[in-house]
Amino acid sequence: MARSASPAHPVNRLLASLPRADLARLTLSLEHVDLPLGQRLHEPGFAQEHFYFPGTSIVSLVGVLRNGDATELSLVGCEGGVGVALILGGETTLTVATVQSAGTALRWKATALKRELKRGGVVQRMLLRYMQAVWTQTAQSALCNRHHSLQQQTCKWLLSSLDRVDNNVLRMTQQLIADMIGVRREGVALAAKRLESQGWISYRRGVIVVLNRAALEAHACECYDTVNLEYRRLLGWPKAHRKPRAAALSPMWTEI
Amino acid sequence: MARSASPAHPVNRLLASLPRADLARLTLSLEHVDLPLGQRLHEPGFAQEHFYFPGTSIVSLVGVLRNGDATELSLVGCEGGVGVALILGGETTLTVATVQSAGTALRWKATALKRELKRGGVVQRMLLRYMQAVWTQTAQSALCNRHHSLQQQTCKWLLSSLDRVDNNVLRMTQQLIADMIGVRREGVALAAKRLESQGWISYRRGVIVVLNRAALEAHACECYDTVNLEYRRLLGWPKAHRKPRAAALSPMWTEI
DNA sequence: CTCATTTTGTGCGGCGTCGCACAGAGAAAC
DNA sequence: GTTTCTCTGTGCGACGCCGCACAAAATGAG
Repeated sequence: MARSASPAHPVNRLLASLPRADLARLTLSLEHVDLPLGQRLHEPGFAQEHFYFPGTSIVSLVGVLRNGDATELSLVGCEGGVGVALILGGETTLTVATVQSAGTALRWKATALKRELKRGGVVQRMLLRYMQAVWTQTAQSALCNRHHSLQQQTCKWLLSSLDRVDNNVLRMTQQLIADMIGVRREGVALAAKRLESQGWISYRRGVIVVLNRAALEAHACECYDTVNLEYRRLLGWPKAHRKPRAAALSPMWTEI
Repeated sequence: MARSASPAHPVNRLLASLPRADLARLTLSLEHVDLPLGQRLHEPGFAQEHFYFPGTSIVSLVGVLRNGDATELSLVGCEGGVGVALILGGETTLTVATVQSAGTALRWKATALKRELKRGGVVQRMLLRYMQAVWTQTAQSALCNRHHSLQQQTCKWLLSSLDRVDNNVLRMTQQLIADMIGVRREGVALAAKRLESQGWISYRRGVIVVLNRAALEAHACECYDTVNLEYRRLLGWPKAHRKPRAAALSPMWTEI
């Protein structure tokens, strides 16, 4: 688990995609933070103070109804950022951003972000295109919630989460997964049991090990693939969208 | 049905919210078009050439799965615009925009829009905040698809459509509604029957007349209200978000 | 007026998820 | 080791929506 020599170095792919000069300018106003599990980065009704670029952390963007029922709108790891309202200018949103897997992130003050947006250069372009990716993901959630089975959605969700960690182990309870997808825990338990009995995963009290990724992909709904393709198109990533493989992307990206 | 004297006059509320000077500049590159029922304003895979500001027309933004199953992401009338990809820079989206109720619109060339966005003034601000409104609506669709009954959704949908026409008559078949919401026609038929037997609406081969709006509101899911509130917050509308009242816009609203 | 077409009404079996209840199986605390 | 708590497995009735099939009604075309 050795960390990169320079802690402020962009493990985040949005940042990594920037030209050297722009990145250098941004870095001055970026602050390294550790995000503990369960922390809420923003909530409805409060102006968002920071934009976050996750490094090793994973953040879940969730929509919540008045009775507390919820559903996940977007899952954000090192490929994205958190703070939609700052990009679009609405100050706040109706969503809750919760840290779902503890880890690092780079934090950007709202004032600095706004200044940068006004420059109107490559950073603005990047943020806006990323915004479209988030919108696409949200739209796909709407489709998925309407048309796909819990079994398919569970596979999709495991894969999406897996893409954002550095090995094939996920640490999360069935209750957490159920809350994210917006279904009963028992439903997730059943789906997980089926996957385990097939040998695709092993499940043991909050620790999921994915044993057969290809099988999960075959049983996930198309949403997983669709969203990944659109991320690649919008953000110009290489083909290996799956997972940060060691040598593939650069030293910043290798070790977590 | 008297139309405003000048046909290019902004019945569209996004345009109407602009300062006089900015509106004047925009108007030079706006083109009046009539949108026939069923026309597709854009589709996945093709760069969006125009941004549309609906006047009397209503446009439905729909997400589509590979097998053709769909769900509505946003309903756009004179309070909004069509062409998300142009605002965010993605050239195209995975959605289909279909004219659901024929009427007028003002069309804006992509090149002119991009030029205007670069200016970075009040028009840019307006478009970005509107984008947040669309995102919010999409997110609420995801929640709604997960948690609310078809009965509630039907009420919500009728109300949303009603807000975008100038009387309390909707011209649309149950099949069309079902396709938009993403369910079976029979389901909509049942929901509509229930509403009719209560006396809230009258339904007759493609013509729905809303008789008791308050009752529909009471039986719609919270999504209707939530989205309206957020539109008002983001776009700074006055309290009467429901519908352009008589004196405000014209005499069209008074009689059924 | 008649015929063809579109739109709506209705019944039936099936499936997936819900809501609830409770038992068993780790893991942590003492 | 025993207790306590958290997490997972399972069963059961209910409900809502699906998919299909077909009849009835309204509309438009000839």
